[in-house]
Amino acid sequence: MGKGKLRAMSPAETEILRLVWQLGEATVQQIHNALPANRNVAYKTVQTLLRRLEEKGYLKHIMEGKAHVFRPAVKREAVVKRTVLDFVDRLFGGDPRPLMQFLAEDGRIDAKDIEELRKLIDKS
Amino acid sequence: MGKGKLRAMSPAETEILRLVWQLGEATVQQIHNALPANRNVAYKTVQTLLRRLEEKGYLKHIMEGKAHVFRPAVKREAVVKRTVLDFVDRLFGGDPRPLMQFLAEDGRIDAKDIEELRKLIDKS
DNA sequence: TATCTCCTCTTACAGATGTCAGAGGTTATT
DNA sequence: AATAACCTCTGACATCTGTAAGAGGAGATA
Repeated sequence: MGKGKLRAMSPAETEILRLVWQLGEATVQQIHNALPANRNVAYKTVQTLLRRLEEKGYLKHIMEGKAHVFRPAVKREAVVKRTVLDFVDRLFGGDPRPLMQFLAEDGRIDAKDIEELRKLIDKS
Repeated sequence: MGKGKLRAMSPAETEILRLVWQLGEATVQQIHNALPANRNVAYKTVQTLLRRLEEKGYLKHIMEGKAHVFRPAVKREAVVKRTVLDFVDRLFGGDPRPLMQFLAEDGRIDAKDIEELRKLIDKS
């Protein structure tokens, strides 16, 4: 079924794709506005990144009025999975525990988050 | 104190750096051998990646016999921190919970791991 | 000593990335 | 109608990346 070997996204592209997921669908403008304030990048740049994401197969677009509206073309779950596993492989040799550990030690996740996780796991 | 704005490592470089951390110190040969079997890459390529990591400031080397022995030049903790946070920012907008959730749902971490995490957090 | 065997040092090179700019169309304003 | 405001479509371009090859030195071996 076309397991769809998409070319990997670059870091800059990843951020843009995340915003499309978050907004559901979006124009160049909307993505440009949605970028974190510290991220200073031109409209044209966003346009290029969206185009490349489409070339790579992550997005598709329709014309709406005079602007393109971009939407995801592949399931977020699948992309996240591939991306996270690749990341964990490279930085931790495939073992996710040092990652979790870092997040916990650095105060990125707290007891409540852990509780949620436990529930999630118990469910299976 | 030179907070050391190192240029980011590329994915391929990241994997190599991880192996240096893992081995403590290593020659090109050792890294080459330590690479996962599925990762098929020439000795020369490993050499290039190690050199680039050194140029970027992540490694230093000494001559031992006729070969270079590479060692980390910056603290692993610091590099991991920067790398993980950047990753979480780009893919999840800074919220690490979807990441943990993915790892749990995908069976990458189990109840025991969660327990460890809880202990880790309780300690603080 | 001639030749392998390892290594380093230098160089290559196509394709990916990050960042845009210019040309030119369409709609809203003067 | 002329102008401004938005957009897309193409093209640029310096770097960075992934992946190595070639030249040449030093120690081991035939």
